[in-house]
Amino acid sequence: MNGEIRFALGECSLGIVLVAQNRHGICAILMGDEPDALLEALHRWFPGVKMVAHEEAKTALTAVTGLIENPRSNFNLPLDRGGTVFQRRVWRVLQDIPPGETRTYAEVAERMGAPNSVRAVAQACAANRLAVVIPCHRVVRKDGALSGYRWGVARKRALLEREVWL
DNA sequence: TATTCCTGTCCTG
DNA sequence: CAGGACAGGAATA
Repeated sequence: MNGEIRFALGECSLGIVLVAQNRHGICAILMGDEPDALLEALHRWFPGVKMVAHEEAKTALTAVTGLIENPRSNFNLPLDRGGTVFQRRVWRVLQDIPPGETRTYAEVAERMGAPNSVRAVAQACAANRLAVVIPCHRVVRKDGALSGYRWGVARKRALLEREVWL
């Protein structure tokens, strides 16, 4: 993670959204109730990296909020996912889940060819920095419970309900 | 339903 | 390198 990170803050129906990008693409999407908490989380993810509020990031912000409000809209801005090899494999499977559908952690693990890595899959979901764009909210527990969500289970539920109505 | 055990991967010291 | 944390799941009572 080198160079500075440019970010923009905005609002959507689910609260505050922060979108951050570096020269490779969007490197973080955070949701919450207050901007300060999101900035703090961002700094924790990229320690020592300079953060700058920048007009340039507003394009990405608009695209992300658009995706939140209308999950069917397509999103093709460059991403900088980061993560380990294993995490990237998980995230690739997640991106193949269409809006309105869900998978269990076990199904994701199986599709990866690592059926015993269920718990590791959950951890990889939790490590996803690109909320909504990498749809970790579409992964639920086998017993039907929503399980957890980095930005609050209420937001996970709201996202899923919205996708079902499409 | 609650408890217990078994997991794979990542993080920290 | 060892130990602990986990957004799970299955077996058990």
